[in-house]
Amino acid sequence: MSNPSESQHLNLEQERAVKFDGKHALVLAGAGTGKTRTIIGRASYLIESGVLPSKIQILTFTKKAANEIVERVKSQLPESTALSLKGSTFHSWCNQLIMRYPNLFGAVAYTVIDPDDQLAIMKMVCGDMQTEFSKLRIKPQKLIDLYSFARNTTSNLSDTIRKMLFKGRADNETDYEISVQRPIIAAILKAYQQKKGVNKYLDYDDLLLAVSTQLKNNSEARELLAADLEHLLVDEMQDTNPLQWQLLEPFTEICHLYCVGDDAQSIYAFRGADFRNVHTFEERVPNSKVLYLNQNYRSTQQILDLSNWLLEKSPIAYNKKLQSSITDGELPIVLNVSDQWQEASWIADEILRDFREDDKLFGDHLVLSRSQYYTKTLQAMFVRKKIPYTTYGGRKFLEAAHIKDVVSVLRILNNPYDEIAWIRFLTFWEGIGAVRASRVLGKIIASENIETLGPILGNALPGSDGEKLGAFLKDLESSKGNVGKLVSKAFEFMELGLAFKYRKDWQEKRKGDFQVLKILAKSYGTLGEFIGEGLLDNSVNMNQAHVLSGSELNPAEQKDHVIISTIHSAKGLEADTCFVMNVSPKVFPSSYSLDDKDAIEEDRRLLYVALTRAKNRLILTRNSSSIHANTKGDDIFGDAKELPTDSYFLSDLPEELVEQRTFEHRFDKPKDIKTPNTMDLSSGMDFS
DNA sequence: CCAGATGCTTTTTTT
DNA sequence: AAGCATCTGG
Repeated sequence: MSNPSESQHLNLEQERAVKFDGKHALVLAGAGTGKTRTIIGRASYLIESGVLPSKIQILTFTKKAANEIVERVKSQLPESTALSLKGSTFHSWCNQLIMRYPNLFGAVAYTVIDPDDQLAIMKMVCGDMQTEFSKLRIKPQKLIDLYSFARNTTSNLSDTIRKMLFKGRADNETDYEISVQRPIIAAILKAYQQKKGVNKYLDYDDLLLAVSTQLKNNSEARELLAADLEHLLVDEMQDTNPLQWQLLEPFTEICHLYCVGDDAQSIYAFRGADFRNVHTFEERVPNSKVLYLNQNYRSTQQILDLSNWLLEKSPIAYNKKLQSSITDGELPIVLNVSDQWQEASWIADEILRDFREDDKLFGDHLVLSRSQYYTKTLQAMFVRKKIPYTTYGGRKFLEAAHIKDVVSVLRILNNPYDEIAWIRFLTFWEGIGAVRASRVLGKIIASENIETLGPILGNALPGSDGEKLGAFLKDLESSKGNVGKLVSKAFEFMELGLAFKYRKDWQEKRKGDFQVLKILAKSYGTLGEFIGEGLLDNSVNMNQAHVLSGSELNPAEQKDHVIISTIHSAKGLEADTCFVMNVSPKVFPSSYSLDDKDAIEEDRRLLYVALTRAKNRLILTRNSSSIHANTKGDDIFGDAKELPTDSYFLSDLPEELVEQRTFEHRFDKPKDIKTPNTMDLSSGMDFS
């Protein structure tokens, strides 16, 4: 994939797609057919044909994908030709537009909030509205999900409640329940929305909504952006949801829309995406054309045979049968294990064997799992066997508790109305709890003047602590222009408190993160950019941060390592050898999905994405005692222990498609290793 | 009113 | 294993 002369390697289909000269296009491309290569080729081609790189915007779902595409375009064009080419996620792009045109979008000095913050706010609201909230048997997190799903699908609350809380049922009883719950939920969501407004918060959905609403209703906004843009290149089109479509649609009038996608790889329905949107592209976009890529260059035919079989079993017609250019491969392996420790030790040994005897790198291996949680045993095993690895997905660096403590100070400086940040900062200190913090907060918000904070805090807090905090904040004001210095000062002031609060693992793990935070902060020009963009840049997670700290945050310099990833985070990845963990009953499809046909098909596509990551070797593990297999499903089927025969994707797998193996050696869980949590990973890794 | 301890429930996927 | 509600001692 990282072939430097890749522009010379386009096949006829790809070349046709790259040199498309109509108004709008959708490139429907199967897994491994060169989707990324095509979008890269398209950007290069446009620039070579004289389009200004600054007038091309590439949109992807992850920062990682955006960076990769932009870097590869730059590397195949003469030096500095494509410097101003832009690639970002939908969210980060909207955030940049809002920052650039604050008046147009009506958002000045706002703070972008992450899911943790959303939950915290929702909890406050539910606390304020105890009478209403207690009538519902819904948790605050579920209310957040409901709110977000409704907005992402641009549908009304009743429909969303029916879909999410009543599994789409439409009977009298359900109708009645919804008519009772809807007004209560609406009142809480309204209060939540209002609180966001008062605190000048924008959540992830707000970013898209703010921009798309203006584009839709305001011709001035359209003209402004039309002057900036000629070509919009959209990756992973099948994962766009109605809200994102609302954002894209106005651009069909003001510039060229070029989308690539694969209906068989649509795995974001839980976020409102509908793979059918690629089927109706030509109807929705006048003056458009659909192009197809069918030749797979990634995997052996044996791997594709299994993938094709899985897809053919679906009631949905994807009209896709991937054909490989590599025919002499090995059969995929299905390894049967009876617990997670067997599974983990087998995978670890296999990787070590490849490394020692087969001359392969750790980086030739990709381990995929449905959930982040499930990989913990494997991570423990890797630490024990000294296999270097990185995880994709999982807790992000800026979402770790100790980082958030320090960042809360910067957030206060950035937006003095930021209630969550204030509460976090105040309760950080010994002797200040939630109750006192919210009382002080009321006075702070009312004062509006950071100069008087000292006395306010002093009056409200015991001892002289309040005055100290006030003086500290006042002092920070003077360094507001220097983000790196802000981090240093804040850390210095809070270090003792941090060391105490996290005394269990301070020295070993957390302390070092602040060096990384400083480097990260310095890479953003202004405080506002760091607060907003830093959060939206998900490319750095907890585990990678330690590796990156030595190399000034340049992922390209990372040493050889295995990649452990959720399947969702693995789209676009590929590796010589690919392990797909826990392909077990009640996992594929998930027991959560069993009574929902659409969800089952989404799970099928998820497995399909996993299978098609492998180039040469594919190993599926099947764990007969996976957590889900034992604990889930009973409540769905009542007392029945039997699952429907078609409830497991591999249940009627033709013998000739795979090689079945069973774990031979007894393996007991070693007593001396513990399953690490997500942040317990850096020790034992040897990247030197 | 705060902080720490105890016992209970619950685990997908992501910007 | 982590988050939650609840309890207890300061």
